[in-house]
Amino acid sequence: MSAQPLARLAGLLADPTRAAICLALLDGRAWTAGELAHHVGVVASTASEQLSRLVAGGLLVEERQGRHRYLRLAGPGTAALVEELAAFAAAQPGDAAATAPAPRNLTESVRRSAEARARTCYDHLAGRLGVAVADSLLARGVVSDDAGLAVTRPGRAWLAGIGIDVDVDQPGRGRRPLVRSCLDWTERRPHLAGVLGAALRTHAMDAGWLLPVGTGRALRVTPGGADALRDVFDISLDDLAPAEP
Amino acid sequence: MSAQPLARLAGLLADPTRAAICLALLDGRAWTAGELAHHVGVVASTASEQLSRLVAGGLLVEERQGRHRYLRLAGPGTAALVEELAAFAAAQPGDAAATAPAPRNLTESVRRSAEARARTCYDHLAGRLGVAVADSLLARGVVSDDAGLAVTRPGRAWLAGIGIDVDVDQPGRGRRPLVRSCLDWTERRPHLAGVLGAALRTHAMDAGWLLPVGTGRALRVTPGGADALRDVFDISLDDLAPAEP
DNA sequence: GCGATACTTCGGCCCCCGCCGAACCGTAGG
DNA sequence: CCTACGGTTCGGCGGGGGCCGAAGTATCGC
Repeated sequence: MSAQPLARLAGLLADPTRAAICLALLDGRAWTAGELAHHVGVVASTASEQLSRLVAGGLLVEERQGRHRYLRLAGPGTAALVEELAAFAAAQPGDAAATAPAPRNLTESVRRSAEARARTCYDHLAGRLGVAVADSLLARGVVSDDAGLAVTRPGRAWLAGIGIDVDVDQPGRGRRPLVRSCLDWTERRPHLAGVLGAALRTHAMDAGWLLPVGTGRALRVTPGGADALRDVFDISLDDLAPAEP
Repeated sequence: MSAQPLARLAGLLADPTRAAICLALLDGRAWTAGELAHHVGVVASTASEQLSRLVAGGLLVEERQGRHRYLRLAGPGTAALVEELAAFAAAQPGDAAATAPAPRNLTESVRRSAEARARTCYDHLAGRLGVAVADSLLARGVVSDDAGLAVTRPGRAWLAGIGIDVDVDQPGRGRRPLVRSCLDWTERRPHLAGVLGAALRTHAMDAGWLLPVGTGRALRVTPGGADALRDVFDISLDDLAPAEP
């Protein structure tokens, strides 16, 4: 019935270079064409072509400033799609023989990396910190998991108390979900996305709890942030250390 | 980081033939290799190869019986992924110039087709009937849309009253969501999927309210079904007529 | 202006992939 | 058995797509 559009969309992500570009852009920021080319390991001309394809296909949007071409994902919906596909692909054993012989477990170096500890995932928090925040909100009943995630009524008040307003009245249907589960790659457990996830990250960054590390997606917890995370979410920094094998 | 698996997964759906196969299997049934070959318009040998790829990639599972090879989607999660991608692709204008000059509106013939009226979508109801059921359950508070869909407490009792049990206690985390929104292709509005969606369809079919039409995904409302839909969901058959243009 | 920088366009290479037809293999059914 | 039928394997064909390097265009800084 509509196989053509499906194949066209899937085709955009079917190439390792383009896939890597989309994954890099999952950090929610705008990258220049050159940065992306270097990041995914192709020459500038190649990246230019692929980026044009992705823009034409509607997955990316571009913004030209002077001699720079900034690219970012077209929106939260696009990010959600890429996230979901990537999580599904990572969860799939796939052709067990064809995939790398790496066991289900992540390598030690990955598990101990800064990104595994705390990172952004498009516009929300991920890594062990993201999962810990999700657990905390579930544990204190701010978010319920009664058949799909939802913000509870007392939860809304609690969030308002710490300075996060999630106004439920937004432009009509088809809007972005208030809270959404997003499977964490490194933890293989869900963290929070959606409007609430974005608000939490924004709040944490604005309050100086977290700082970006270098140019990647990794985040660093500030001293003040450590106190705040403990007081507000009951998360200790020890929780962010990788579990022993 | 994990571009390779993503590209591999997307690559499975990046071919029109394979995409059409997956869309056909969205009806939730098992098809034989020959049926699929004929349906998507390729010769048997071609289909055989593509089917093997899809099975190796984990999207499809096969079951051999005698000289037949039955194929179906690997599970609800796979169906959800295909649905989501297809809906996203259909919603995307994409390269407006490259896609067919067809306007945003569906053609009259599609809108008036049996499939647009009522059909199955993997294991739940779709089309105008599916959307009407979703609207009905939302209107009477059986399902709430307070930031993600959820079955309400009174809603659970109401469902039990009409003979649908949605037991919330199931094997651990990562289970299938109780109720999930699935964007309807023809209506471009959400209908209900997840455990509840499947239970609704099963109930409607078991009770003889709906019958499959031919070999496709289309459904026909029986006379008794029309009464039941009116009494239970307050849906009249007129609601299933295509809206005037 | 003039050179550096960021990006794009073009040509060409190569490989991969989807398709088919023909031959082959197993099962079902007389 | 022997035929019919569903499915698979294989060879070969054609097209498309990703990659690069080189040349070209636009912008910035001096």
